[in-house]
Amino acid sequence: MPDNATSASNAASSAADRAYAEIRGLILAGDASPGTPLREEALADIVGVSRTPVRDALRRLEVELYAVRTLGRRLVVADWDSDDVAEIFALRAMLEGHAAARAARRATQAQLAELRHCNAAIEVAVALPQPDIARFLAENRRFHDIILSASASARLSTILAGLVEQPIVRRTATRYDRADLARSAHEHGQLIQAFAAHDEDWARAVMTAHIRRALHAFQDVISSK
Amino acid sequence: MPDNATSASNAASSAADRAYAEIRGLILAGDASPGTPLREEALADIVGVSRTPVRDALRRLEVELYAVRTLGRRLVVADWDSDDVAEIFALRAMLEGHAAARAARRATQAQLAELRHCNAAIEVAVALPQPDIARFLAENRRFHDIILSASASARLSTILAGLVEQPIVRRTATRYDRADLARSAHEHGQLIQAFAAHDEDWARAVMTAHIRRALHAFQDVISSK
DNA sequence: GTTGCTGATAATGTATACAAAAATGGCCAT
DNA sequence: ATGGCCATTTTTGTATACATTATCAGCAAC
Repeated sequence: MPDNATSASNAASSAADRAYAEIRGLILAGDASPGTPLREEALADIVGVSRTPVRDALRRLEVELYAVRTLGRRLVVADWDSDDVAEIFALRAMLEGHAAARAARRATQAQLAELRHCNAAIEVAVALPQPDIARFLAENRRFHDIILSASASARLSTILAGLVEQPIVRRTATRYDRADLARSAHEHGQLIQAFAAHDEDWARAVMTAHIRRALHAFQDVISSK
Repeated sequence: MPDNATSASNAASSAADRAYAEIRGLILAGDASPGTPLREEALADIVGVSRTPVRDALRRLEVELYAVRTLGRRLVVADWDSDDVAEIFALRAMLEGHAAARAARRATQAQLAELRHCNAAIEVAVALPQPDIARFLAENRRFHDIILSASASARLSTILAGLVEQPIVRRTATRYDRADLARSAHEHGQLIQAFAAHDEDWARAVMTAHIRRALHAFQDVISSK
């Protein structure tokens, strides 16, 4: 399975979803660089739908701050500086930490089993002679999604959905060496232990550390580039 | 100025904004009780606009979880139980605490002056023979908005905008006695001190306490009803 | 040369018509 | 009587035409 996490290759259900995925892809791939205007009709032509679903997609991208509105109600691609990235990670650390704490309180045996199974898959992907980055990313995302669902907070899920920034994770992970990936899997193991013990504080602390390490890994990649 | 915080009486700029305000008003006023379907055409008739701006408004209300989508892509008014309310306050405590910490680092003298002026107005409103609740609420909101703007994080502002739940604050404040209102003003004073000292931890702690007290005040009102 | 207006142009905002999908109700078979 | 299936009806999704608003070029006045 090719690594197409940021492309819009998977046919989504509705035209609005397709538009969202495709426009988001354009932004993340850098085809639409910061400051580029996002004109509804042009995008409608590109995606092959009408303006209506494009408008829906742009509204979502605006909420998630992929796009910002200029004074005259026009949309342009947002420019994320390093402070923005740091802030995204800070918010994720806080909110996913909170999610982990809630999950520690509520996780069922079935969910714990799912997490163990998921992390086992991650460990396999990491241990391969040539680590399977795409597999790692997919399972990593699933791992965090299981926790989010175990946290049983629709609000938290909604807020974090716009914050996950898979692209950043992905860009970072492509530079990870095996040791980094293994460390990530190890931290997941600690999380599972904390959940099994129903220790909220432990779970929150491990998750916070997990995310903040990702921030610094990302910053290292950027500065060494 | 009458107390119309939750009504849609103020003529918003666009039809979409009017629709948003009016539909939100219907939900908050209880005219549309939990589970009530939100049909686009019916709402368009009520607001006096077409379905297009109503759709925009419903999308926003959906993101903010005022409405939830049923299996068949229909929208109904969401049902907030006490756990949801507690979760909203928990998230606000975390995020506004974070905002306060950032504001403590960044607040300018001008912003501090604005906060002092704003809180002075609150103290006046509270000290009146008949406390001016509407004024209290308006200035309270402004106080928190100034902090949010001083925190200089567009992401935080966006997330908190969907979480402020002014209606809850309002419902609570109408039951506050003068002592409660005065305590709130006092906590604002502490916040200003923390900002002036540029003490992030202090600011975060005071803000967290401020919000969590509001949660318990709200819960007391509910349980004593 | 610069500032401010004004009309042309191009973008977003809104309304409406049409398409697709889902819910409802009745009918038939069992 | 009940359960499943199909047609009708309702509702949402999409396309497009029209209205409104912002931008920008050009020109005039200073």
